[in-house]
Amino acid sequence: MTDTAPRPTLEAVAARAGVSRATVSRVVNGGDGVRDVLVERVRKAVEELGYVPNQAARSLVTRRHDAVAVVVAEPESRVFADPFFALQLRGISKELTAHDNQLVLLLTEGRDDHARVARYLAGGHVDGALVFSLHLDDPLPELIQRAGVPTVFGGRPGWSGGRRDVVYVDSDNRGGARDAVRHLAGLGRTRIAHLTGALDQTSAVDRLDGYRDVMADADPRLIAEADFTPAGGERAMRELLDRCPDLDAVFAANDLMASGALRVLRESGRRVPDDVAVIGFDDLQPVAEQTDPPLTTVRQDIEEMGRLMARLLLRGLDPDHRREDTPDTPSSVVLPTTLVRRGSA
Amino acid sequence: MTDTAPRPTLEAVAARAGVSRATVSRVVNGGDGVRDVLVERVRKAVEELGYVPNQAARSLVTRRHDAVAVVVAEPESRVFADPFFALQLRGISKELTAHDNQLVLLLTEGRDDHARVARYLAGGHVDGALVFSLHLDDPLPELIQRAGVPTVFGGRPGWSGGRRDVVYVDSDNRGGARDAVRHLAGLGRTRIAHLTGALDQTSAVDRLDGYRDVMADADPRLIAEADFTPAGGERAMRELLDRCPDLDAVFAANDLMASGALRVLRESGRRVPDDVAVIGFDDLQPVAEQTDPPLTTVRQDIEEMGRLMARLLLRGLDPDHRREDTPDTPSSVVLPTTLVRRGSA
DNA sequence: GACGGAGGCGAGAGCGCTCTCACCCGGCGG
DNA sequence: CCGCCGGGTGAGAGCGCTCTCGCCTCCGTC
Repeated sequence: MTDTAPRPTLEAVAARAGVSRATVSRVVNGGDGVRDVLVERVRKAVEELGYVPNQAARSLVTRRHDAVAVVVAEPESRVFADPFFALQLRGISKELTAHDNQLVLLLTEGRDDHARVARYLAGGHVDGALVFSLHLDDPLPELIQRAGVPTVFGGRPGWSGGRRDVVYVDSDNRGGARDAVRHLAGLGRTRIAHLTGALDQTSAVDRLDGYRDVMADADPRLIAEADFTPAGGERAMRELLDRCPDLDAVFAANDLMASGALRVLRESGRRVPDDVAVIGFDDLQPVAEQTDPPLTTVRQDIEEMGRLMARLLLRGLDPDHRREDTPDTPSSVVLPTTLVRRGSA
Repeated sequence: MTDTAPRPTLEAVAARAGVSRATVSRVVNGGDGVRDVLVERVRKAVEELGYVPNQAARSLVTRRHDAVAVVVAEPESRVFADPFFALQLRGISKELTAHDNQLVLLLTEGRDDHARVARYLAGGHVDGALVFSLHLDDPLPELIQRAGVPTVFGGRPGWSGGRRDVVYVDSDNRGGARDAVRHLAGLGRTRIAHLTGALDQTSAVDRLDGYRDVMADADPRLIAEADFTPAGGERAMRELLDRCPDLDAVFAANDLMASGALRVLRESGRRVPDDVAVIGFDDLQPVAEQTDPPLTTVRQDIEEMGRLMARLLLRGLDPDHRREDTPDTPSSVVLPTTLVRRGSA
């Protein structure tokens, strides 16, 4: 745990290169309008001294931080447990890094933390925020929106209905669900059940809506409410079998629940896909490929979602970027899903 | 994506409270040596104006950032896939938040990124770093160490052998492995096999060493090298069954591989734990509790490891903290593990 | 009642950078 | 030949904060 050595300043570089601070600054920030001879001399001095700009001093005058906050609400919930979030984070990180931005991670634990996060964001420590709003009743998104920080949401926030200024990136949950159910119907299945996710999350609601789009007149008992967890999937699957022993297909709102459902179906002596066809959602490799049989599922490009969130935010932040593309304010994006056929349906 | 409003400065607060900047600063930073009347007046002004200190300006003079970098090398690898890292991150986040520090997440993709990370850390943007060094041959830890940034490692770095100044937090991998194998031996098992993790990681090596401590004279064919993934566990388990069909126990270096091994054992017609007892490592709830039968495993408190890493780092950073506790420089910590008995052994 | 000390407060410098503006110089038109 | 324009450069102000230092007040002491 060594102490940091005194770092060279702009002044030092200027002295060494025999120019003024202003010129060094120009070179460091792109070098426009400086003669090539000087640019070279400054570059050399920077190199020799190992000069690294002091970000604090720079931020103080530019009011930019080249940093973006990623806010994840309630990591006790499923977010953190499944790889979904990790993948998204990775996409975000890649995009931010490509644009020399830092990623400040804010995890909240319970309601008390909301104020802290809101204060931090309002404090102008970062240029923007990427927010994962999980629950419909979560007050955090509203707080953040009010803090006046440019924000892009991951997944459609529950209350975004009326507001035009809310930017989010989401998968086409409804369309993906429709595809899945239609695929099952196409296989000749008629008693198609649905294991919902936690219905306080828009993704779960949207997938349920997609199911209903196709199964408008289905027996309501074919729908069992669960919570996106394997255990919840098992429990709900058991309920379904109790209520409707004659079901011949299951569409689970995510892969984890589908894996639980597979276990229960096997226990009950049913064969998959012969007796009951099963489809999941997400296409989490480690889960979907490991089940027995391998899971047919609705794939969403999670990493791309993250990348896109970051891209939208940065574009909104940087006036230069804005000029090229047409829309002044970026608008939300809904990414398509694709059905991945494996063994279970 | 609203633009940020102009924020009140210290000056403004001072004017409103009828005091000097210096006094406001004192109050904002604890309020020692200021009369209660004034403290109250300043607090009120801060409140009314919604004043939030400008961190950039503050850092510029204090040279502190109240920010810590968390460096994760190669997220393409298993790190990100399993909940292990997420839990650790959560522990870190909690501890940092409790001490008003921010978490800057740096993910590296491939070797080219190492230079970027090293530069960032050397640039003095953060007060310290928490580094997850996964692979024995990873040059990153060395680079970081050389950058002169106070650092705590997650898991024992491979090259730390000789160096005294390397601080890390790790589980007692070797001891935990010994406990597991002893437990199997205590059940009367004699042909105890081991599925290793990726042996370019110290945790895998240490667990293998623990196995060997107990099984010093075991048939070397009882050891199969794998990679911490479920698929790798399956493959290695099949090899083991080929080589030693008479094995009666398996110690897998983590739960994911153990779950793969369970599948293979079941396929082969063996009963667990009757024919073959199985023990994993980690105690990842979603995995260990969902297997059939539930997995006996070696538990490590992952979140606590994260919390501890952060605590060690902050303690090393803050001279005030150092005074209380005895050691001037914090030293590494190895956390104990506990055997969790479930159905598989 | 004069004096020393301590505690409370304000003035001002300065952290390292960016950015405006004025200056300098060479080349061009009048 | 003088003035003008424009690109290249440097001087200097100032971003919002902390922190040292000196002043001023009020107490206790001889």
